[in-house]
Amino acid sequence: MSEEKFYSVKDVSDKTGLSEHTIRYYTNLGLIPNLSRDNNHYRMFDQEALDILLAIKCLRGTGMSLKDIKKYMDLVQMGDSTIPTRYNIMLKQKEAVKTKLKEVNKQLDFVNYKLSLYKEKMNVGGKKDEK
Amino acid sequence: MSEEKFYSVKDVSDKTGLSEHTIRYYTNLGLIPNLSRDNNHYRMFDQEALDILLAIKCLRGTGMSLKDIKKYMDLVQMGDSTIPTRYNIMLKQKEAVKTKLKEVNKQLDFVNYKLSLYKEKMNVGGKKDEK
DNA sequence: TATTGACTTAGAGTAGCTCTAATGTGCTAT
DNA sequence: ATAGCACATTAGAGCTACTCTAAGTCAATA
Repeated sequence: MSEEKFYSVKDVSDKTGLSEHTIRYYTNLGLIPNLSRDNNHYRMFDQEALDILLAIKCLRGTGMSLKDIKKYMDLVQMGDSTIPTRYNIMLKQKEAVKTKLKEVNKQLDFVNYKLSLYKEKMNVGGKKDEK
Repeated sequence: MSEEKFYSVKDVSDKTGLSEHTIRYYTNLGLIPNLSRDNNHYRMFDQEALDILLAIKCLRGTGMSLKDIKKYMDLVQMGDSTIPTRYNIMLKQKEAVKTKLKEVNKQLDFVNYKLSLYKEKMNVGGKKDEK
């Protein structure tokens, strides 16, 4: 019987950084279990739903597909007996993130390399007019 | 008149890690300037084309759209006078990569947090049966 | 000669958004 | 009261960047 606070799509968009479109899209895919509606059929998000959306955002960022996220959320719904399975999923996901981290670092190197090349060329171009 | 080595789509796929489909897709978009064909109309990639594809792969990874990559490649084709413009593009891209790096690190934290939670719960579950 | 394995194209299919149109609700200000 | 505004709803179209399929060509090898 505790006071429960509810958030609108707009609120959730502001809090998560996901677009309103995306939030509706995710709920329509059934990614948020037991999502309730008010008498205008408006979506009502509680703190738990909000946390789930943040988790989804994170998992999406790691490259997990919405299909796999759905499967994962279904496991969550099934209770603690699925924890070992979820643990293994997360373990695999960790590898994906570590691979991604390496890639992004390589991209940073590339960009820095290009920047230094351009800088050099621009200085050479500038020098020509210097004297 | 130097010996020039050419690569097939398959070769390029092996060397870049891009799928053959994607390579054809990129060439059809005109992302590789002056791409030549042999008498069977097969694509012939030289070292320069290969380097361009690697650069595209990198820029894509940083989140640059194919449209913007095309623009960038067009600037490259226009010669050294476009270097300041390209420099600015790269500078902006560097910010994007740095943002991405932060995000990926946050994702790693999230995954690690989940893993530790699960580990804990599994140990508790195990302990119950321990004695 | 037939199979294999590379290549070609046009075009369909997919994921994950992203946006639009048409419509509804509830509050506030004139 | 009603007009405007900011929010909400849906179905469905549009977009990007692949990804795949079908139907066919070509060269070498068994």
